[in-house]
Amino acid sequence: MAYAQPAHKSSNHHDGWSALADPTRRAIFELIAERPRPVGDVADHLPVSRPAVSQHLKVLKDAGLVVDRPIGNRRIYRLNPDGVEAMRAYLDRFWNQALAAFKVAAEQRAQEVE
Amino acid sequence: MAYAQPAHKSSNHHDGWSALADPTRRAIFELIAERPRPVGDVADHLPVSRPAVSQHLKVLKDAGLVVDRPIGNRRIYRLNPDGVEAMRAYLDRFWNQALAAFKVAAEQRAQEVE
DNA sequence: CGGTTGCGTAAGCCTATGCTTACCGTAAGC
DNA sequence: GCTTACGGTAAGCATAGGCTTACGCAACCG
Repeated sequence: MAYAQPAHKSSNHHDGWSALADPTRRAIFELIAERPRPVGDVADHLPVSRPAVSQHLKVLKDAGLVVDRPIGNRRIYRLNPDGVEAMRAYLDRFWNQALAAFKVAAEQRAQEVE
Repeated sequence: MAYAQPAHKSSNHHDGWSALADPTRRAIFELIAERPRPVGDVADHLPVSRPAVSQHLKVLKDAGLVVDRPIGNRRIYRLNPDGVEAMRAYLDRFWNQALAAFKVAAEQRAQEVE
């Protein structure tokens, strides 16, 4: 084999992690967290074009981090607590493991000193 | 202006979010969470080459998510609780905001029904 | 109703990045 | 001291992905 990508089943790369990996997208995420906003309002606060914001919002939505609701002419985006909670739970789990491992390591060091 | 990237100050893109965005890197993260491991051991559990693992570990280390310690011939990598905690704290904050906004939205809907 | 406003989508460019193979130190083992 | 094991780094390639402009459509406004 000369070359290999990690064998993605199709093209689904769109979890919360890659969604928040991009700085612009994280800025959008934070703006929306501040208060629910229509697309144009978000774009006004950022140095990128409005279509770029639309594209980012699609990614955030696919990742389950935001939801939108049409209000007349506009779409209001707001955070989706469930999506945020899912990532929080993941980190929580590994944080506990990290702490446990850390404690073990500390004890081993203590024994080395004896 | 014909084209513009988001104006990164230099090339520092390496926060915990982009570190965990890659599926292979997340797998490495989880293997190390399970228990501290040398590089080769991690590579044995993944469908990518050892140098690829080395590169991923460098990213995770730069992001502050893992630390390493040389033991004789090998380097043992383990999770860094501080790095995980930082991301956890970030999500926590927005989770609270999301919940608050959600509550407000629910109340507004309730009023609409009246 | 014609004009305006708000937003999603398409096409296309350029950079970032994940992978591979090749190579080079350094520590262990005989 | 050689040989082997471990792992970091370099070079190079192919795809992913973030941005822009152009466009289309629906809702609102006079």
